[in-house]
Amino acid sequence: MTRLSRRSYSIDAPTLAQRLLGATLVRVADNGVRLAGRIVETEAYCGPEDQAAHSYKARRTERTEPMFGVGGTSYVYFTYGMHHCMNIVAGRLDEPVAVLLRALEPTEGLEEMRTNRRPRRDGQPKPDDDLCSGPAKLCQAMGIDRLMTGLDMTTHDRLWVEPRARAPRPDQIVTTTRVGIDNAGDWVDAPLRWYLRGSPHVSVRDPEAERRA
DNA sequence: ATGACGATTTACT
DNA sequence: GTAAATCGTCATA
Repeated sequence: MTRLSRRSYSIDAPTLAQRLLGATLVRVADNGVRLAGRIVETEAYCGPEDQAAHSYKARRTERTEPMFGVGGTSYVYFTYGMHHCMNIVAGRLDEPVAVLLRALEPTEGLEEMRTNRRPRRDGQPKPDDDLCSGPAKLCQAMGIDRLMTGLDMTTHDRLWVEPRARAPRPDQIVTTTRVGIDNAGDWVDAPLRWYLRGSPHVSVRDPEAERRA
């Protein structure tokens, strides 16, 4: 079992966001079941200058503290009174930059994920492309909550990233704007989201950007 | 102490 | 497309 090293994480957020595409997020659930998914969509949050980042103006609070940690630290936060989202910290110590994991293609532990994801009203299980196609969905499916913030993913025994076998072809990577960002001035239109072209597991696809890619 | 809001998801019209 | 759900966090006082 090989995993991403400190060195791999210790780069700027946009670069890490693109390099994570195709890598595998692994989570060993509390019951011991191994859950895993291929990372297919990421966003970069670029620190004190980035008006959309929790670390804008170097805001350092109990919640955002993990963002100031070393590359490879997890940053999980709670929002809307019911959802969790997971980031992987990039850069160097005290540089509050991170990559939001927005979607996975589930590869291991699908049964467990279907259990973790709330069943539909009619009782039918969610289809596979609805298990991890969003930042809060993937946390729910993988059993990741705020208790898992601030972990060192280079050594933790229940949460880590395994490197991709090969880099995706550049023309298979779609670049577009971040989702759910509307009060962030100039940063609203920054091209800081990346995803694998054509993947049905992505949260929000951008047909125009896919044509360009 | 208080109020406004959120890096979302789901169900419903 | 629109709206509700639901509460921790953060800024202001």
